Amino acid sequence: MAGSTNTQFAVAVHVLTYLAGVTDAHAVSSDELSKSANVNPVYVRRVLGPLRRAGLVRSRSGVNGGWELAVDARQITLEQVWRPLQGTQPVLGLHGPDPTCATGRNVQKALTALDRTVADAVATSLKRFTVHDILDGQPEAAQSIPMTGG
Amino acid sequence: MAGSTNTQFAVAVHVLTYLAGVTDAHAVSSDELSKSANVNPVYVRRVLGPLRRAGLVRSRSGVNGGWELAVDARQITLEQVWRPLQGTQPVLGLHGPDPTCATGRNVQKALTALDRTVADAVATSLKRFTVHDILDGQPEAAQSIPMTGG
DNA sequence: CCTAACTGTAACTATCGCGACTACGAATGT
DNA sequence: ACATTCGTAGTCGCGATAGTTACAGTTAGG
Repeated sequence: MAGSTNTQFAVAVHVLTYLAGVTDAHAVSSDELSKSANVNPVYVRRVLGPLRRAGLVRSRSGVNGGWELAVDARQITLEQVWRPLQGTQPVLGLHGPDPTCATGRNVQKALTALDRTVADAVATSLKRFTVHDILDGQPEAAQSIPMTGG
Repeated sequence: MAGSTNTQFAVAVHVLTYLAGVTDAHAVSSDELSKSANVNPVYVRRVLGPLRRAGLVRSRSGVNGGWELAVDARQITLEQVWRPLQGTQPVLGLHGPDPTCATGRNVQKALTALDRTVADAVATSLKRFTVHDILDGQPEAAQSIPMTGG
C-alpha cells in the first residue's frame, strides 16, 4: 500500500508547473522554487536530479544560473515525471525477506508480478496528463474518462 | 509516491491465501496466521479488522476460535482487499498543508483529483485477480493483458 | 582575477509512520 | 472454572523522509 509519506512526486509536479508558468526565458534558482513549493532548496535539487537525467529539465551553475524546462510543458507527461522518481520501488508494498513456507513464496512471487502490473496501470493513467494540463488546472476533466482496459 | 513501507496489503493477501488453502472448515488462529506471514499476531488482527468489516472474513473468539473466509476465494478480488486497507489515503503523495501562492493551490487541487484517478486505475487493475488466483500462482498470466484504456 | 551567486553532494539531525511487543478485558468451547 | 482466542490500547525501536549545514565546483560581472 501507499503510505505515501513520500512527497517527491508532488514536489516535482509543483516545481515543473512553476517552471512552465515562467514566461521569459531566464533560469529559476532552486531557492526560488523551494519557496514556491514550501520545501528545502536542497530537497528541490535532489528531486530535480533524476528529472534532469531523464532530460526533462536543464540546470546551470553560477550567477543567473538555475533551472528551466528542457522540453515544452505540453510534451511532458506526468508518467515521465513519475517513472524516474519511482524507480524500481514497489507501488503496493511487498513484505518479508523470504518466507519459509511454500504459501509464502507463492504469494511473494505473485505480489511481485502484481506490483509490475499495477505500476503499469498507474503509469498508463498518468500518461493522460501533461505539466501544461496542471498549469491550466485541467486534470480533473479526465476524471470522466474511464479506464476501459480494466 | 509510494515509498510503500506499508505491508498491510501484502500481509492481507498472504493471510487470505492461507485461509483459502485450508481444506477443512476449521477456523485458523491469528497466531497460526502470523507465523505463516512472519509477522506479529496482533498485526494480523489489525489487518483483518477492516476486511471483516468489509465482509470478506469472519472471526470467532474463544477456544477453537479464529478466522475463516466469509466468501469463496474465487469471489474475492484483490480490489476488495485493497480498498478497505487503503481507505482514503493518497496513492501518490500529496504534500504541504496549504500553499500560499496560487500555483501551489492549483497544483494541490490538481494532484488531489489526479490521485483519485490513479487510485481508480489501481483498483481496476486489481479487480482482475482473486485470492484463488494467488493460491494457484496464476497472477503473472495477466501480465500479457494490456491496459487498453491508456 | 576576484567576488558573488548558483549547483551538486555529503554529512548529520529531527520527525514520523510502521510494525513488534506487552497487557488486559471480553467472549467462548470443554 | 479454565484454557483459548479475539479486540484494542499503549509503549517502543527502527527506518524512511525531509530539513539543515557545509563545502567543493561552476559561471557571470566588475
